[in-house]
Amino acid sequence: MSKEASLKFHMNLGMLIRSAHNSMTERFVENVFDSGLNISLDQWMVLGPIWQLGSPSQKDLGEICLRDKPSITRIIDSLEKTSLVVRVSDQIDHRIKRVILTNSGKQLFYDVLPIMEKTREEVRGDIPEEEIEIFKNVLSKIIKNLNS
Amino acid sequence: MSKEASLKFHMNLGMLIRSAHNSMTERFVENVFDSGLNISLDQWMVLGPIWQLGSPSQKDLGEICLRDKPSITRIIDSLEKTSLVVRVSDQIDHRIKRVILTNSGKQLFYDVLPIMEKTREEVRGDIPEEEIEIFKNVLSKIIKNLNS
DNA sequence: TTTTTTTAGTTGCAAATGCAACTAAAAAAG
DNA sequence: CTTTTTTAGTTGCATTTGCAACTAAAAAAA
Repeated sequence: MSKEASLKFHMNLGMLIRSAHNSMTERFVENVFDSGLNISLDQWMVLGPIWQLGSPSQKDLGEICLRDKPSITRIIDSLEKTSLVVRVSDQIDHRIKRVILTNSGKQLFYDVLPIMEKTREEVRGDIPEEEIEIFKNVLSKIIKNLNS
Repeated sequence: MSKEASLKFHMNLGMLIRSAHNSMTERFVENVFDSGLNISLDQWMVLGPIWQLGSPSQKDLGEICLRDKPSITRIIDSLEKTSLVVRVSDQIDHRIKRVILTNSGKQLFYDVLPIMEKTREEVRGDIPEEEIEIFKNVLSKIIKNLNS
């Protein structure tokens, strides 16, 4: 059975979503590798929000990235081990650890940004902007449907 | 930060897709559990195509389910261990193993079908049919963009 | 105040996944 | 034919994940 045929056959949402996600991850990793940089997709997905927010708590990151607590802990662990971020205890609430980019973290962020953009373009191809909008919208609705 | 706010904030496709996939999986598992049945989403995603195709090879299943070979091997292992399927060597090409549902496999398929339907309805909620169509279409296009 | 509950984050363990190396059989090349 | 290449499926290993249990601190209740 050809790849074309298989795509048409009995395609349920779950399979499609899983496969799209896998392909996107794979492509990002390839593009990063080709650029001689060293960061995983998980790390990148957390690095961006840290850059945007300045010094988010790990809880903030979990909510923004839609990941559970242990995942965030481990991703921050890996970012800290490679000196891309540091953890700083919140002055007021000592339960909270704020995550801050180091200079090399910022540098890597800037280096990876164009790779992310390239990947995004490859993912989108010539899919019309309005279809992408509907697509993102449906994803958000699905997430909302299942969390209420 | 509230869940609402987080959804609006810098939501890239990767995060959304991952989260939607996780939520769907979780809901399916809950619904199956509530029904007192015992099957994982991975197993179900393979069981369906086996039912439809009769006696597919593992390669067929991999292409239809968009999973790699080791995944299929292991899922079939688990289905065989619980006596839901059997592996039969192809009479002509001895490399090929055909996968066949047992009676209890068929029974489980029929039992899970309404649960899958319920899950599908919960996932879709009141998202209009044409948006779902565009959604599936965009997913297929993304997969195609990245595999060519 | 003291006690209880909630919240933020971490850790350990079992299960899932991805990758590369492997076996066995069929097809293609010489 | 014999050798080489390709194909179907399996296995081992390192990494990731998901879950539940845990610590420590803050907030709420008593």
